[in-house]
Amino acid sequence: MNAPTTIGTTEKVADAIRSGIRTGQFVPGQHLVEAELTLRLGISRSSLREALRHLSGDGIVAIHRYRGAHINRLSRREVRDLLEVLEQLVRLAARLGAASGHANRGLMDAALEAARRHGEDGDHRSYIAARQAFYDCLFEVAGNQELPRVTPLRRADLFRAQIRPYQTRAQQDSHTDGYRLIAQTVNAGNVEEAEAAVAALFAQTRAMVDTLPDEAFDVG
Amino acid sequence: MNAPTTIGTTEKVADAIRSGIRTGQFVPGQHLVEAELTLRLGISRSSLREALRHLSGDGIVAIHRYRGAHINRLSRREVRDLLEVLEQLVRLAARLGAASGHANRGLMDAALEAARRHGEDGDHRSYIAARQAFYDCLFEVAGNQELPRVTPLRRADLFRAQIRPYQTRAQQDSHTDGYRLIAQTVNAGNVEEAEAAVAALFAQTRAMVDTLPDEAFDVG
DNA sequence: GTCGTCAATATCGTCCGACGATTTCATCTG
DNA sequence: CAGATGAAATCGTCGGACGATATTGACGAC
Repeated sequence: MNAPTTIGTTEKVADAIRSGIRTGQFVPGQHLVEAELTLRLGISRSSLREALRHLSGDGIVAIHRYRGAHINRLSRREVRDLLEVLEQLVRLAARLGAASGHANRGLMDAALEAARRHGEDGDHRSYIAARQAFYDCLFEVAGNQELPRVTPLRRADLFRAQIRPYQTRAQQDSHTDGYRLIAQTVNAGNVEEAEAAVAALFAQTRAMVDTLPDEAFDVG
Repeated sequence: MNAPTTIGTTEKVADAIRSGIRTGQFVPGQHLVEAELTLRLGISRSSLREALRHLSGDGIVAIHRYRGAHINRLSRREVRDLLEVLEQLVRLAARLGAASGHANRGLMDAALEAARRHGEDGDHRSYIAARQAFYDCLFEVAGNQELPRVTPLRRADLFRAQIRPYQTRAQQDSHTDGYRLIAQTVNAGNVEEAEAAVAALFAQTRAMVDTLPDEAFDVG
């Protein structure tokens, strides 16, 4: 992939912030004060600023000159645009994965794990981790190295964090079912059904977004 | 978009490097020594490193710990993967643009300009600029803010820089014709033909890649 | 009481210098 | 010529400094 040989401070800081978004330690819209973060993370401003610049490229934080960085908060329209792009890329991954003919044991495992994690304790963080593992497997089966690089999954994490308080249990169960169906059809090598499964998952997500109140989104 | 209110040193440096790739000042595979760049660009190491970190996120430069940054040089496989992803996103843009019903004068203008720039003096730099303008217009017509954010056009510039010495005039003429056809079909609101035009353009590019010698690519 | 003006403060952007860590390269040795 | 070795080059991280700008709060006018 694009990962350096060994990880450095910048990557660790970026991971810490990404992880913080999943745990709720950082909330979309939150202002990130450099002095405070350097203290909390025990690093220098240089490293922090490099990490923020990196995250800015992923669309996770926004940097405004002389006003600093803040965790991005997506508007309803940005979420719609994001889902539209995301769907195309995941469809491509599913298509390539199904066409590859190589069934992947981990793919279904990850899908099931996501469902289990969610069902058991409702721990959102481990659910997100399992979801990430699912996509990692999907990209691996697809065999396209560019896909994980451009797919805005991290940005989708922002969306997940924003809508979390409004999501019902049934909605999330239905979502993990979608993962299972994708894993199943991809492993079966059924290209058309795999794409259809992805389309169905995103259609469902879009419908869910439409039901959410305006407070869940940034003013756009 | 995601642009800060005003541009800072980091953005200027990143633009300088991107522009340098287009002009041939920087060549794929080239090692970027911090001390030299800070002198040449008249900036501090902090700003340079932030810019490099930003470019690293776009896949333009790669950073290896204690070995510094270098301009990425794509392998044949990376190019194939890149084109595959790029095609999906451009197809989405063409589809959305055609479906929007809003004909865009600038789109065709940009396509024609690209052809003219190329035909007149063969100045690769202005050709690339016109090509960028074409995609900017396409994204604007598409009306999806996430598209320009994820579409790896900058990375495609790397590819263009690598294959430049091997491209024939006829191939490039044919390519600009492809832009024209896309602009025409999108402006006409013909969704299916617009997508077909994009597919044709990428099929052509893929075929061209297959004819190139191994020396044009990084060892993969 | 509300509004606008203006100074004080907080925060950021950029630069500079420092030092250990690691790679790279030229040299030496067998 | 291969491998060991030491010196040089380069990077990663830190800390401090200072001007630039945004934000805040006090103050007075109406």
